[in-house]
Amino acid sequence: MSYTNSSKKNKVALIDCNSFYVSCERLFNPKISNKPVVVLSNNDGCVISRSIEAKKIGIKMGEPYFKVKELVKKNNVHIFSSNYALYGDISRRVMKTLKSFSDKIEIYSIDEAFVDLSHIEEKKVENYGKQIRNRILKWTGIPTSVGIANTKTLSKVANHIAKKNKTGVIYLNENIDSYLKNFHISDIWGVGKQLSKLYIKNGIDTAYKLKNISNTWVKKSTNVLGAKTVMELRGITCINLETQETKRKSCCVSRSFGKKIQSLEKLQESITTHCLNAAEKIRNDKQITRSITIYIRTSPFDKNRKYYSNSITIDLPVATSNSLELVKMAIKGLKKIYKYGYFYQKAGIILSKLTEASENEFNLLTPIMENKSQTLMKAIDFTNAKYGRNSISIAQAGVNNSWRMRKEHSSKIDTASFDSLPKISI
DNA sequence: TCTGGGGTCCTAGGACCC
DNA sequence: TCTGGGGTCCTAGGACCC
Repeated sequence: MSYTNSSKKNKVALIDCNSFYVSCERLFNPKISNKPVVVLSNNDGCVISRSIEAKKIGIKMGEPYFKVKELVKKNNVHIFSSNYALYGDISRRVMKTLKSFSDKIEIYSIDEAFVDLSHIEEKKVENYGKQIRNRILKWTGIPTSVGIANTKTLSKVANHIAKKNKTGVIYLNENIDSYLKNFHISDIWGVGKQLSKLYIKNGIDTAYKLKNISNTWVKKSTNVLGAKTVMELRGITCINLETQETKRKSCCVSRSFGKKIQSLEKLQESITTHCLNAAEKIRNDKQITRSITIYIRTSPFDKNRKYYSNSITIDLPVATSNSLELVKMAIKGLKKIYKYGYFYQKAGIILSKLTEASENEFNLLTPIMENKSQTLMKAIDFTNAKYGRNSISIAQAGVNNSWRMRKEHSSKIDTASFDSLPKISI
């Protein structure tokens, strides 16, 4: 255990993009800048991003789209299907801008990052936060909120408060308790549905009360993560800044179907497609997998039909990233769990036990054939990168699939394509 | 008619070993 | 005839995150 012998206080900022997906759509569509806007999840299923105006109307996060359709119509809410290629691209620009401030940065999600500000003088911290916010807005057009505090958990709290603040920036340094007294237990980072229930049952309904709970009680009633959260609320760092970018340990691809399907053939097509995409992803990261899981399920919401859900995990004899091999195993697994007579709603695959490709490159057990197929994979990846995903596929993936997801409100913006850039007439 | 998708970490409990 | 106990490793499932 290391002990930092420094009088300097830890300071960590959490920069969070406001209504990120909505903000991305607004970049290319200034007309909707003050209008209620909503972005839907894949398959146009749920609401996953809302503008302030949409929140005010009463559209809730995560709500199924069909339930708010009336509200949407009545209030002229602008609807978008999600466009992850666009959001990923804008995200990279935001993170790049952040890196112009510091290398000590942890990219936490597509729209959030922690930045270490321990080196900034106490009285200059808040102003520094404002500079960050202004530069991101100026360079990318994306509005953010900046919360700064002693620990990551407290900076999450600060960010929450900053979202409602005029300046969008807050340094949580003084009167912390007065803020924590008004901070609901379920809004704390790391406290989800189950923990909230447990805490509230025991009379702990604010961050302040949780902060002052006894160590023994937390350890007994929850787990190490629960205990860490409590310590962090007290200003004691337990969750470190992860500045090293690490490779993923598992990779899943799954989709709900636009239309429920019954046949094994259709399931095979979707599983094959997911497999090809997952394999391409791990090849991109120079990784190989030793285990593949296949799962299928019917809709858990359909009360009129019997529910069926099953999965199977297959360990591979030799780690690989070869699409053809993975597809072969996946289909084999699918056939074992498929049952006739159900209306399937979703299928997916998970590649796990991922390792570096180089570790296995000279494995003597690998047949010479592997080299040949590696060349093939490279050719496929190159073509798909150039002409778009699934330009080259295999016959088993099917064409014109009726099960493909709905995407009826796409803005069709592609930041890599000139055609989708806004047009100016003079 | 229509309810997302992709991750990580922790833990309990089983298998196995000596 | 007697049938322990402690340690490690692995995995499935759950909780959490955005």
